[in-house]
Amino acid sequence: MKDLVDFRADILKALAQPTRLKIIDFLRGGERCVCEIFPAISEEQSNTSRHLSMMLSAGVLSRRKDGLKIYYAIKHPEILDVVDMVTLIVKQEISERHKLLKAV
Amino acid sequence: MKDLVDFRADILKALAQPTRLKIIDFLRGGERCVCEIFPAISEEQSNTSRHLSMMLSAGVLSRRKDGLKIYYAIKHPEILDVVDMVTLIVKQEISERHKLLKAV
DNA sequence: GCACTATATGATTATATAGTCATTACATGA
DNA sequence: TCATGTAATGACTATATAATCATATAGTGC
Repeated sequence: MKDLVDFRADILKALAQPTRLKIIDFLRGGERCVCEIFPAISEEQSNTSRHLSMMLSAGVLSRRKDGLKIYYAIKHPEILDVVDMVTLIVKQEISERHKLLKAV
Repeated sequence: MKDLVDFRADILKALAQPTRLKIIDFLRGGERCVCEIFPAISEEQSNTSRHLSMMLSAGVLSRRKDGLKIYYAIKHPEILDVVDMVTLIVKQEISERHKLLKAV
């Protein structure tokens, strides 16, 4: 049986991949259909579809049908907070490593 | 060449695994040596060591030597904010799925 | 029903990951 | 220097992941 720590890992895993991060970033503008998403991130339709359904089942995205098109959106605003906080950490890391290089 | 999106994925990946989340949770109490960490999370010493060095190189943990012992600590306080925010999301997801079940 | 568009899925491949056991490296103190 | 305690690494296995190509499914309008 899955416990809390596994669910937390699932959410984080759903964010922890470059293609998926690009999708998240693109969806900052609001819900978008698959046909808009995959050209925007320069990935194949099928690959994009897989990443989308992976994030859907992890609880990161929501999905809405409208005729032929399927619209995906970020489900919880906190997802963006998480991603933004990580960007902050990365920037700190990069500036630290930069200083270390200059110190040589 | 690695770009920003890859670094973000690296940080997230370093958090996106149950064993590593257990380590992070244990390190909330402050820095701990490997000999304290692996019994606390009930994992083998070698496996624990691998996860620790993975998180070290991702920039999630810091490391300090003191004689025979190696002390690891959470490097950026924002790491805990990220993990806590994810816990929040998980709780929202769980209560939502619970409601869906009851609705049947 | 048929053609068309949009999305999802099956099969496959290459690569990455987590874990285990055995061994090695390293620091300390007798 | 030798025995001991602590951490890291090599070799290996099983499993998961990301990506691709081809195909299937499903909604729309004729």
